[in-house]
Amino acid sequence: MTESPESRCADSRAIALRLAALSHPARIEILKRLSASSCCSCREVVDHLDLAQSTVSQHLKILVEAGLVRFEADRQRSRYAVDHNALAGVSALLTELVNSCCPAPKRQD
Amino acid sequence: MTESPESRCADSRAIALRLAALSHPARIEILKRLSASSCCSCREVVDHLDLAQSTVSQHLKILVEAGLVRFEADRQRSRYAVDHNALAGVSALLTELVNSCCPAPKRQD
DNA sequence: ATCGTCCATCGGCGATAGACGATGGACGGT
DNA sequence: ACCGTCCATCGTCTATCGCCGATGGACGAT
Repeated sequence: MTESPESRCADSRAIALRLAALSHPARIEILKRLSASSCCSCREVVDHLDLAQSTVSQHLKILVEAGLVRFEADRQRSRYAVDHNALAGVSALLTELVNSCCPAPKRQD
Repeated sequence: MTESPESRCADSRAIALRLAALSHPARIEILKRLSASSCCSCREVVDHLDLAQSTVSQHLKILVEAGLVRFEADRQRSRYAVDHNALAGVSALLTELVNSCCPAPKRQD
């Protein structure tokens, strides 16, 4: 056990934060769109999403701040791209959580 | 491709809903606690969480409604237990999403 | 019958999320 | 120089979240 009582709390907060970034349909859709064309401008996403430009921009910002999407300013055209590693990392974190919950291979009867 | 345009939207909503249930530190902690002792009363969680009983009860309800925790009323003592399958299912969904985002082994130039 | 415990639910409150339109800056084209 | 496009940010509005205390129902014990 490398987990102290407080670090478990911190862990929970950390994973909760990342999952929160993913817990919105629009953001999931955005991720799919981004990955579909490897790199997207905001406009591209807006066209596809049926949301106002400002709203999409905000969602993108949230994804960037969560570290799931990388942003690169290309002149006036913004370029957003999925950070595959980070995304995989979140998935791994969740898997880890699930495993820590599921196995419990300690007999107790 | 077995995905229609609308079903993709529905997919996003479905996974977002489940992830939302997981995107709160307290609920993560609750899951850990539940799995630690295989089955918990509300009281047990309250003692451990440093939150009001009503608050914990609400979080438990959210987890139950998300299908991640099963509820069984045992007399006056409530019994909550992690639904390992459901939890694994969410993890699988996320993994699937990540994979659908990452690989993209289609050359396009 | 009465009390104590456990718990779900209600009502209220402050904070936050999510949506939008408007604004203004940066840039390309004419 | 003047538009048109793209985009981030701001301000605003509403709905929802997260928390709490209070309430009341169900049950066990005395």
